[in-house]
Amino acid sequence: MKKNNILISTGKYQGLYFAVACCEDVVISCSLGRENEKKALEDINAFVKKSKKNEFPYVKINSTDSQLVKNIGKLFYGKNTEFNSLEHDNENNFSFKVLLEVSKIPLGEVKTYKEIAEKMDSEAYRAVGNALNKNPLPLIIPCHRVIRTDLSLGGFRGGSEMKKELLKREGVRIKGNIVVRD
DNA sequence: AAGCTGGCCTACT
DNA sequence: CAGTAGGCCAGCT
Repeated sequence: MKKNNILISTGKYQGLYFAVACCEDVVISCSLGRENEKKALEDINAFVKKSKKNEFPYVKINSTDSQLVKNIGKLFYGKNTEFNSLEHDNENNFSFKVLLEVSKIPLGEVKTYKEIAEKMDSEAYRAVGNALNKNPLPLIIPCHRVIRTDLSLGGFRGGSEMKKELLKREGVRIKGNIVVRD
């Protein structure tokens, strides 16, 4: 996919600022909810920079940028929103396969890094974490729903507090820093 | 091209 | 329980 003409827009939803980066009819990156526009932009610029060098997945859109921001905002607040399925120029890319597995986790559920690796017949647990660390589409690809095998939260770009909040809003039960699974 | 770096895991104190 | 050494493996320098 060509990545000239990347358009970044920002928007406010429920008091927080979000940024999205689009290229023609696809989203290539989005930010988490941030307290001001500058932070949202900082968030996304880091991704955009990387995406020029490497191949990352993207998602087709058929709405305006402002609707897009709103949908991402909804996700941030734990409301389900449908997005088109993930695409990638190289379907065999390890990171893409990780992200694809992760995008299948429904709202309100969690999976462990190990479970994701096992689905791919791999024992590359660390590599799974690595791939998620570079997730260019947080929320859309719900990497916050991936936790450690001992059911502790594990890391998150936006910090583990934010990860906890996101999961709670999706109805996941958490005691201390341990997820309760039934 | 050979290390280094992680959003990890297991096993052991 | 809590902490950690040593093992993993893909990607990046």
